[in-house]
Amino acid sequence: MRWSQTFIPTLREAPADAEVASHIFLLRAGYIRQLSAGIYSYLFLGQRALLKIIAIVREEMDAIGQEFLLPALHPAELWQSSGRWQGMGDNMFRLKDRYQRDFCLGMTHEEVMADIARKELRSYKQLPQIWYQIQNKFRDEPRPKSGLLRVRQFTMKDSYSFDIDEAGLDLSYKKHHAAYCRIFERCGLNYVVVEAHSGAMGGSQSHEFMVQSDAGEDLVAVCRACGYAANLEKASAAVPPASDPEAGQEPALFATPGQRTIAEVTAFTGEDANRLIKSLLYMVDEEGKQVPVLFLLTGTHELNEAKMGAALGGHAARPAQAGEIEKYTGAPAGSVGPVGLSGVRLVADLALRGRRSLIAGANREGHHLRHVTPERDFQTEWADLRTVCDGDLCPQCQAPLKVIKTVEIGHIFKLGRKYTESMQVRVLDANGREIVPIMGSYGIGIERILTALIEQNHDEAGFWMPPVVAPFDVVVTPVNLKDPAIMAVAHDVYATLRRAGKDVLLDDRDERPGVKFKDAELIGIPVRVTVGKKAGEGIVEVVQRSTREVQEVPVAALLDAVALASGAARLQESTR
RNA sequence: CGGGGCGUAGCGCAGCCUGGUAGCGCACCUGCCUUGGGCGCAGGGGGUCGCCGGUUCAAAUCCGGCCGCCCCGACCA
Repeated sequence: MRWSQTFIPTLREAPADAEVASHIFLLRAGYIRQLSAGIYSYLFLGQRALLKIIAIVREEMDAIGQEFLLPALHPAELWQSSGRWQGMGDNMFRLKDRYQRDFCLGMTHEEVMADIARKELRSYKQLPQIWYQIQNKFRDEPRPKSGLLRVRQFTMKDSYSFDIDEAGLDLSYKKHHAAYCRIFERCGLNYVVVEAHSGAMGGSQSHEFMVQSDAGEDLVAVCRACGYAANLEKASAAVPPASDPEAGQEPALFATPGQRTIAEVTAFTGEDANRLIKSLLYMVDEEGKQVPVLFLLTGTHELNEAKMGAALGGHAARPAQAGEIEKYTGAPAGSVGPVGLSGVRLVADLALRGRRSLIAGANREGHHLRHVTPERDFQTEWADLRTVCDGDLCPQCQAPLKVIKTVEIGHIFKLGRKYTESMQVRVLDANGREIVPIMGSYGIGIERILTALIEQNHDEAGFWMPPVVAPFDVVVTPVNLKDPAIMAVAHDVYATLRRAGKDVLLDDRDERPGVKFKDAELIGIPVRVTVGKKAGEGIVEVVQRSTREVQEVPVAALLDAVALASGAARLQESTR
């Protein structure tokens, strides 16, 4: 392909809106343009890269499943039958047809797949099935951000498995796990697989595939010693032991006028936040009745709402309002504590177990208590409630955990029978009895692979990608169009590479060399062949973008040198 | 939804406080020149100043309302 004939609108300066590297470079390299918040057009280079990623995904998915293509437009009844028409809330794009019937744009496709299953599957002999598609998803995100990282329309590879029993689901799950690893490896991503919280999808087990990046939105705890890795929504850990004074003294009231937050009380008393008890009142919905529950943590820890939900056996909870806090504790928020409360259920985080002589709210405005010792001064239930912190101890091997920021590129779920049951999918088993198949669902964010690659592989001038996903394998840069010797060699190089099956971009624009070099370095192509001064002697330069390593080679040895530079680029990706 | 910021040519910005001429750099077009790191010279094209309303002889500028975009938070399969 000749650069002069293509539309690659590179930008010298980044639009002021872009802050994260992948966003800046996708815009500057002419891969994408924004249409609206969280809605992007993919231009020539962007679409080319995405198609290459999709080709890899398709190849690996074809090895374990069958490709479908489902509608993006769904009737409301479908989602009502699974109960998610309400459940998805404002995140769902909704619209009406000309007869005022409700429709939505698909944000995921469990319902459509389950609908096909319930209409078509009759016998256990038809199972297992793995069905997948590569399709657009629509989600009205409250806050789209960071270029392609969090958007309202995106491409997802989503697949769904139907099995007779748990053992079958386990196998389908493992197949996906392995296929995902192959996909991300081939894309040259450095990723980790982490235990994940199943969230609104429901289900028993799930793993996320994560790429470390400061642009990411998910926090993940990883253990360098044993390999344990889990999303912070899910991670558990032991806390390094704290040193408390002896628990001799009785709780003692003291005035803390106007001191409400942990930070204020810490500053006021001179005690470490670790020696404070944080008390959070929630209202829990138990069979329609609102029941107050006080959650207790140390001042340094954050309540993890997913774990809180688990501690409550799945009952919905919300933070208590000011009036409710006064009603149940007799004090405003900021002076609430566990001692002497009645009619309120207490649940304390395990990190408070065995602690002594702490500071807690006194349930009296502007007052706290010193020398509060759990289980002596108040009785409580215990649960793992807190969000794991950097430095907490690995639950498997007790080594310190590291908390890192990541981008989620894939997620696999064991769904169980949530959808097959609510949507009444049934087949006959070998004994002629009706059984409800068990389901899994599995997703890969296609654009996020591209984004994560750029986050992982960029410098100040631009980015680079492995040849398998880069829009072109090689860019050929003749430094002077007016020099016949240079142009003859450039065309020769171009033809040679093409014959070898490479995707080649020939920069035949009548620009100065500096412009061409800058552009070549910007747009993500892993190898550049510069045709310049020594063209007359039949010598060109092969430049590896990731390292900027330059190698002078005779045209005769071109293919080996390019292969080496490409391969080296790939090697570098996978060993990081 | 709460907090903050921004909206003037394709991109980056100035002008607004103190009302009257819409400007700079890059990009773009033409010609010349140059050709190993965003070259030089000359000439040129392009903007309903986000939208609506108000004040005023006069509004990019002052006032009111609305819309859009970005960031932080909340939220989030």
